[in-house]
Order: sequence, then C-alpha cells, then structure tokens
Amino acid sequence: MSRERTDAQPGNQTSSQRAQPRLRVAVVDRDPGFMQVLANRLGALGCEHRALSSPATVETLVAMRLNALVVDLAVIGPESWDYLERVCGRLPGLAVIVCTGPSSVAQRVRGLRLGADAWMTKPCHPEELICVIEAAVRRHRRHELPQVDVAATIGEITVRPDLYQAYVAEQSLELTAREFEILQLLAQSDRVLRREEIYERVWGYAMAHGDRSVDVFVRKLRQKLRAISPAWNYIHTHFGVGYRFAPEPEVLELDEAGSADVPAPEFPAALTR
Amino acid sequence: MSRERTDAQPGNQTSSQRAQPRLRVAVVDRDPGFMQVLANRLGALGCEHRALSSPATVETLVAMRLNALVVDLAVIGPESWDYLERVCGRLPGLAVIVCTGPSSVAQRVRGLRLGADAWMTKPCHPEELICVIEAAVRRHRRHELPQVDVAATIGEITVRPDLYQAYVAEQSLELTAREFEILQLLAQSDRVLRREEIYERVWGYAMAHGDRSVDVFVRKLRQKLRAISPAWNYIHTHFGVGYRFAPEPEVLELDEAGSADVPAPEFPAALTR
DNA sequence: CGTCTTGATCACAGGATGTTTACACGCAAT
DNA sequence: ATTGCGTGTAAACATCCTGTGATCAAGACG
Repeated sequence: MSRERTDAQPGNQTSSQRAQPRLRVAVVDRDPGFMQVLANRLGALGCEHRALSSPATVETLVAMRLNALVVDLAVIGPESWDYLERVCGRLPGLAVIVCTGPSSVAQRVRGLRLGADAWMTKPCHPEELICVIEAAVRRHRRHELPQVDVAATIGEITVRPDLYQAYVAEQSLELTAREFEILQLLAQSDRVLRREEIYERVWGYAMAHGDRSVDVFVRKLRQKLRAISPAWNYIHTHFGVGYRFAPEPEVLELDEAGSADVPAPEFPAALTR
Repeated sequence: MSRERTDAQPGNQTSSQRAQPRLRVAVVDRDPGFMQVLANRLGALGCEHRALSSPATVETLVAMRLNALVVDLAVIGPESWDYLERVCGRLPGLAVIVCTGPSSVAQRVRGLRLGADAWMTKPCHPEELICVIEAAVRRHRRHELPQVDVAATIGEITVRPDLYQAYVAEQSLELTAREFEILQLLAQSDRVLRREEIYERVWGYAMAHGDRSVDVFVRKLRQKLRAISPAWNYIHTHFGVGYRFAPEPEVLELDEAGSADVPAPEFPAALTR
C-alpha cells in the first residue's frame, strides 16, 4: 500500500492540519461543463482540485489525501452503493458529497445512511455545492486537532510537536515521523486507546482488518524508550483492547543483566543488515 | 455449539456506545403535523427530542446540551440570519439544519456560509431529514470519544471505562476485557439483566441457545471480587431470570451461624419463566 | 421427599491476541 | 543509478483469554 510521507517536515499533516491548500477536493463526474465551472470556483478559492472521469479505488483516494470527494453516482453505475459504502467505511475522515441527477427519497436516504455527508441534486448551483462541501469539511476539521504544537510533558516524557521531537528525562529520542505521532497520541491521551483508534488518528483513515502496523510501531517505540530507561515500561498493553501510555512508569523486573533488551546504545535500525 | 467470534472485529464498541440517548434534538417549527411526524420518528429511534414554537436563546440551547437543532427560518422572522450566526458561532459543536420553505440559491448559500450544516427545503420527507441530521451529527461525534465514557462509582465499586479498570474500595481489580465489560454493564444497570441481554450487549450478537459463557464470566467476576472483599456478594442471581448488581452489598453468612435465611427477598420470584 | 430444572464451579484444550523478527517496497538524497 | 532509510507485511513465536463439557449444588414443584 502506498503510504508516502510526501511533506515530511514540520507542519506534517497526517494527524494534524494540512499546510497550505485550503481544501483538497476530487470530483468524479463526466459533465465537462460542470467540471469546468467547479474547477474554476475551487481554483479561485485556493482549493486543490482534481477531476476524475471514473471512480478511483479506495487506495488511490487514500493516497490523494483528500478532504472531500464529490461524486456523481451515474458515473459509477450499478455498484454505486457498494462503492459508497467502501469509501465511507474506509475513509471516515473524508467528506463525501453525492451530486447526481434526479433521485428518489429512498435513494437519498440510502446514500446518507451509507455514510455520505450530503446529497445534491443536479442541476445545482456551483456556489451552493461549494458551500455544501465546505460545510461538510468544516465538521471534520473542527475536532481534528484539539491542541497542537503545544509542547507537553507527561511524566518523564516531553513531546514537542513543533520540532517533531520527543525527550525522555531531558534526553532526546530519535523517532521517525510515524513513531513520533503515535507516541504523541498515546502520551496526550490519558486512557486506553484501541488499535483502530490509534490507526485512524495517526494514519488518517480506517484500519484494515488484521493490520498489525500499530503493534510493530509500538514495539519500535518500546525498544527506543527502553534504550534510554531500561527499567521502565511506558506503554501498557491491555489485552483484547489496546494500549495506554502510563505517565508513572511501571517498573519492570529485569532479570539478570539487561541482556535481552537493549541491543546497543546506538540505534539498532542501522545495524540490522 | 460452535460459536465463532471471528467478527470480534473493529474493536468491541459494545461498551463505548451504550448509555445516553442516541441523540438530543430540538426542532423549532410551527407546523404541528410536521412536528408530530418528526417527533414520532425521533422517538422511535431512541432520540430525545423537544419541540419549540419560537426560537430559543443561545443560553437555553447551551443548557439543553443538544446534538442537533432543526430550524425553520420562517418562525424566526427577519433576524434569521443574525440568529443563525449567533447560534452557529456560539455552539460550534451543534449540528444546525435549516428546514424551510422554498428559498433562493443566495439564501441557501448565505445560511451555509453562516455555519449551518445542511439546508432542507420543505416539504421534505421526514426520513430524509432524519438522515441528514444523523449525517451532520456523525461528524461531530467522530472525535468526541474521549469524554463519552465517564468514570462511575456504584457503591463500593468504581468503573473507569477510559482505563478499562475497575476498583473495589480504592483497590484495583485485575479484569480481562470481557470481564470488565460485563461488570461495567451490570454496575451501570440498576436492574436485573437477563443472560441473553448481557450476552447481546457485551458480545454484540445474539446468544446461542444453551450457552453458559455468561455464567462462567460471572463466576470469574465473583471470584475476583471475593478476593478483595470476601464477605460481600455484589452480583445477585435471580433464579430463572438473570443477574443483578447490588450497589449495597448483601452480607453473606460465612460458615454455619445464621445459615439459611438470606435477606432481601426484594423481588418476588419474578415469574418462574 | 424425590425429581427435574437451573445455576455454580472447575479444569483444560483450542484459539484469538500480542510480540518479535526479518524482509520487501518506495521514496529521497547522493 | 545507487544507496539509505522509513514504512508496512508476513510469518514464527509466545501469551493467556475464552468457551466447553463434566460434575456438583441449589431452587422449584409435585
């Protein structure tokens, strides 16, 4: 699965707000006039937009990092409902606006129930459509980041979102972007987080069934944390539930000679091969 | 009977989504028929609803702790726009749906720009309106989770859903995920729960006939509770019915002494079946 | 008092869940 | 191109939770 971290620096996006483009919108439609008008308006508003004449796969949509998707169900055809369900299910953070020709109440109800945010009937005024898109996106963004860029210290751990840097008792931790985001999320949440929740908030979309990425990153985090304070376990596992960050570290009983754990003071990733 | 829990799936939200009315909605309108139909549907869905024939002040709305507000601008009159702006500005967490008679594109655009989440034109199908309300609220709720589950203390028992942890008189109980969920359910319900009900709410699907899992988990719970306070029995068995959590623990007769007489025949046998 | 039904308790096999390791892929910098 | 590094997948391994069946105790009912 393509998961790029295109803009790897400061104002990272995944879990926090996007940098410049006001909005990133894709439109799936086949009416050139409609597309053109919409594109003009979106462009004028400073939104990044992309026109698609056929439905993109879920993976593609994920890769595009959209805020909103406008779709004419007529373009998709008979499997429209499936498509809608898949997209809404997999990208709960995406605003989906169905903009289609005349429809029955039952159809509109069905679409909304499957997760669409709004249903517009063509022909519609572009300005109104834009407002609807913005209204839908507004909701997503409101709770997107309660308080970012505020350095926080939780127990021995200090997190500096502005620098993408974490510290354990003054000592700096060398974390990758994703590791940092997970640590930040865990440290700032004073409760048990389910894997699905961690995934969704860090990756930005729903976790696929059976995905173990979170576990692996937790392991990497634990490993690096252990390299600095070998006797403490900051991340508790709640079997059958998820993980929780423990501000007051639980003391581990390390048998004789911290053997098995700390690979080396250096960072093991470099030595693996 | 083979019971697969294959679909233990996307995290057991069982515990997180119970309690509370599904939605709290207020409707500002003057059409009695419309209000009645809407009230019926909302009631059937388990939503708390309230009808208002004149606009409530912002303060009142705050006090009502609403999830959504449906408003007919005609009821408010000329200062509709001001009102909309005030409400949306002051309660960013409230979903506002304008449901009004015929309007111009300019009006709809203005309403949405001021912060409304959706604009429905009367006459509209109640079912569709409900779907629109739900779609709007869905967005707010997505990241609302952190505060949803609050700690509760029932008698000597304290339940902390955020930590997946329970306490008996300050002392922590080591429970597995399932055990915790059952204890939470019992402790938060002030009544007798049938086995089928417990099973369905914890496991997420119907109990197979003859399944004894609930009994076994109750046993484990009792065992762990007894380990901390040996003289008390928190979980009462109602023969032929189910279980009930007793906030004021029943004192057990240890050894012989005042044997046979168990106090509290509070519930008269509750029909044998 | 005897019998039937329902619940309690126990031990354990099976399997779901979590951990660790190794490696393939793709982007970015050289 | 090549290399390095971060990311995510697959598979082996370790844990320990879960649900079942058997057995025993207790209520219901005649």
